[in-house]
Amino acid sequence: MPCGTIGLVRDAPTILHLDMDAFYASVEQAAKPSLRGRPVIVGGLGPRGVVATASYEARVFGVHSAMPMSQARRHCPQAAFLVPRFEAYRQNSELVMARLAAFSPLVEPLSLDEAYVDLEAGPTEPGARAARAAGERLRAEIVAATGLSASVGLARTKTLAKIASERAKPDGLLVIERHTEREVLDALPVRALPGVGPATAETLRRAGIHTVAEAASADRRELVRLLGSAHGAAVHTMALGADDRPVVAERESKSVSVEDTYDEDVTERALIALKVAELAERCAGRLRRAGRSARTVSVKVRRHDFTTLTRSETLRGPTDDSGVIREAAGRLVAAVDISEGVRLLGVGVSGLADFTQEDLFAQALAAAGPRSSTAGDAAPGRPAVPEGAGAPGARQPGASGGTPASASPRRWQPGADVWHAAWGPGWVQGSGVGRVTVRFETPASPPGRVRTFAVDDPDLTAADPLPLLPGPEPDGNR
DNA sequence: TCTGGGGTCCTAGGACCC
DNA sequence: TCTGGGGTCCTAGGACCC
Repeated sequence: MPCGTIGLVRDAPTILHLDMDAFYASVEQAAKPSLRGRPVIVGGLGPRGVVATASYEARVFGVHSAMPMSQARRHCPQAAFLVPRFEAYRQNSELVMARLAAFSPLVEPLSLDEAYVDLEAGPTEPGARAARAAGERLRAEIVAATGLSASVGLARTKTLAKIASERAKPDGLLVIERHTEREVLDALPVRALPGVGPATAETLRRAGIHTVAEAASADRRELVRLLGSAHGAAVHTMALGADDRPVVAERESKSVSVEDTYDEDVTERALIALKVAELAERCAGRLRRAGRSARTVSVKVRRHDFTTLTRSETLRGPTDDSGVIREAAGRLVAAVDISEGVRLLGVGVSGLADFTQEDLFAQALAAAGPRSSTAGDAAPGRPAVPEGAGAPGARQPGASGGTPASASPRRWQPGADVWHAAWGPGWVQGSGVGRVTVRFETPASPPGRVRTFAVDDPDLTAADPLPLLPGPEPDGNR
């Protein structure tokens, strides 16, 4: 999707980019009163984990997204380290997206915490003043619905709207009007353009291009020569502020994939085959729950030295059958040299078809043997196990979100929601040596007290996340 | 104790077809 | 039979984003 050439760009700053501030960490602070105002770091807590989101209090210490967790712990040992609770993030994301929908039918979500909105497709009056007012109202509505802060950028193009929200952070709003676009763009490093990462920036640097101003005045053919036709043209168009990509709602997903990094490299062939089969089950389950089928099966292998390779195979027709996907994945991995061990395995599917078509191949396989088990195939929208919590008693089929290397039955992960028969709702603060420490507090309570239990205390169970604000009945709308 | 997990898009080469 | 070209599909890898 190239940015297109010059022209066709609107006159008023009516493309809105919304970006929630430190989203995961902010949800945690809102859910856990004792963490408000304190550094909070959300991410993988195993030996190979990385930071997903750091609160602003933690960023002061140099902690940022994608940093290895070991490094984050050195920078900010006093932080609260929590596993992600995706169910809670999804719930709050839905509340946010529902607010956006009131401003325009044209909403393009980019992730749980980010979206473009085309105000021109909605009821907002034309012009910059009305756009700014709409942006401020949106921010207020999001606070009212979730208690969370968001930053908003408004401009004539997607690129500029995203740059604006970035500069507005945290908890701000910035409108880039037409007559200030050049001034804003020119001063930025090329790295500030979305799509320009470390590799592109380095290529441009070697060509003497450091700023957006320099990229804008560069010869387009030169950028194409350096970066390839699509990327070179896109960078030039963005630098000119002439990006005319429309806001597009309802994009169908094009692939589904599942992968696990193991706490320690896996070397045993048979064990690797087992892990691949398990990943294939999870992948197929997600595919079926999405009501899709797929024609291409891929595997991903990251070896001990971090070299990563992929292998893929296209079937004659689309399938959503666990057995078919599992066997294709098994074949593909079997053909890879893994003699020195793997740190990551993944299974993915692409070439998605909308409906499950007749799948004679799967039917033949089913006739020959039982259809694959439905392990990992929980009811739609209702995971068998809440993320972050080892469900007491319940055997986790895929250890989703957990540390796949360890098969311990009951792990209380820091941050997970729990319920105690006598003390009520709380969250796991830590656990070890047969004990688990729980802080009993809720979004609406004052900071709570801590109590310690045996890890197998029958009164303690995993729980679902609580809403951050008392809202309408959970089942009331829709 | 360096480097997650889920995605998107692009490129390039070879096969195959016209 | 001097070597030309274009499309599409498939595979592998890479950059980038949150």
